[in-house]
Amino acid sequence: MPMASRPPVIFLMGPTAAGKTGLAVGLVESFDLDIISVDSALVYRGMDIGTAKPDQDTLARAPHRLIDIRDPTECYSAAEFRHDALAAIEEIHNLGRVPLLVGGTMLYFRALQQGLSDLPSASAEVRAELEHEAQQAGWAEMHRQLTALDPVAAARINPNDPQRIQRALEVIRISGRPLSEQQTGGDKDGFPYHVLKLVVCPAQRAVLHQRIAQRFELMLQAGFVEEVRRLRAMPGVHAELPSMRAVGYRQALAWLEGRLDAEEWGERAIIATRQLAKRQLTWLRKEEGALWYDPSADGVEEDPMKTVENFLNSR
RNA sequence: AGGCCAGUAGCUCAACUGGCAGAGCAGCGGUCUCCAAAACCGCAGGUUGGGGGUUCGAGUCCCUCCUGGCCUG
Repeated sequence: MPMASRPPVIFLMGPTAAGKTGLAVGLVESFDLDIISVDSALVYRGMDIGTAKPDQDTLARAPHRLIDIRDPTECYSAAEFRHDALAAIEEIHNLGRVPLLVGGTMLYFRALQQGLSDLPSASAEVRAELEHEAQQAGWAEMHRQLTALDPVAAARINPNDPQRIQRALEVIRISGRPLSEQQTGGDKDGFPYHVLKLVVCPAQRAVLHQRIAQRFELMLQAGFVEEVRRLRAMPGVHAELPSMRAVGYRQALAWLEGRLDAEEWGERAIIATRQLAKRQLTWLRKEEGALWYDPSADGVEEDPMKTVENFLNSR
C-alpha cells in the first residue's frame, strides 16, 4: 500500500517521567485524536498512583484505551497488546478519527510495528512445570537441555537468563518444534499505516533523573503506600506476579514484607525507575524516523503541536 | 585541651606477618519475538586525606599536619 493512502497513526513515545501524558492531553484537546495506551503497567486495575496513571479528570478529558483491562493477578503480553491495539486502531479509524499511541513499553511498540512470529502463546501450566523442574535441576541444566533441543536458540540465550530459557523450552514443549525455527521475523506488512513518531525526552539525563525523584515524592504524597497495602490485601496477589514486579511496587512490597528497610525502599524505587528509563532510551535511540522533543528546552525546539498539525493536514 | 578510633572508586566496605589496590551498590553502554516497569550482558571508575621518612618494595611501618567520630576534662 502506498504511503499516502495509508491511514494515519501517531506514536508518542518516551522514557518514564518525561512528560508524555501532558503532551498527549494537549494534543487530544487540539485535534481529533483518540489515545491508545502503550504501557504494560497501566493495564492493571487498582495500580494508579505508582504507575502514574492519568487521574480521573484527565481520563475524562482524554480517554485512554487499553488501561484498566486486567486485574493485578492476571497477565498481559506483547502479543495480546498487538492484537488489542490493532483492533483499537481500526475502531478509531472507523470513527473518522486518528489514533494516538502513547506509552513507554518499547517491546509493545516493536511488536505492533514489526509483528511477532507465529509462536505458541504463553502457558501458565507449562511455565509452572518448567519452573518446578528448574528448581530441582537448576537453570544451568535447563540451558543444557535447550542446547540439545534447539542449539541455535541456546547459543543466543545467556545461561543466566532463566526467563528466556523458560520461554524457549515452553515453545518446544507446546509446538514440538524448536523456537529458532519458528522465529521467522514477524509479518512483512503487519502495520499498514502512515506513522508519525514523536519522542518526548529531556536532552539532559540529569533533568530526567530529577523529574523521576520529584514524581516519586508526589506519588508518596498521593498515597502510594496505601495503594500497595490495598493491593497486597487482595486475594491471590503476591510478589512474583508481573504486576507486582513493576517499578516501585516491587520495592514497596519488599519493605512491607520485611525484605527492605523503611529508609531504603524509596531510594531503591527511584533507582529502579532511573534504570527503567535508561533501558527505554536504549530502544528509543534505535527508533527510526522519530522526531525528538525536549520538554525542558523552552521554545527552541519545534513545537510538537505544529508537527502534528502538519502531519494531519498533509493528508 | 588530652586520649582512643577511623579516613581506600560517587556510596558501603575488602586487601594475611609490608609483595600487581578489589568487591557490592550507584553510574554509563548494550541485548531484547507472547512476563518487558521483565529478564539478562558489558564498560568505566583510584595521587589509598596531605606532606615527609624507613624499605628493593608502603593502603599496610614511623613522624607530622588535616578532617570526622567517640571518651575524658
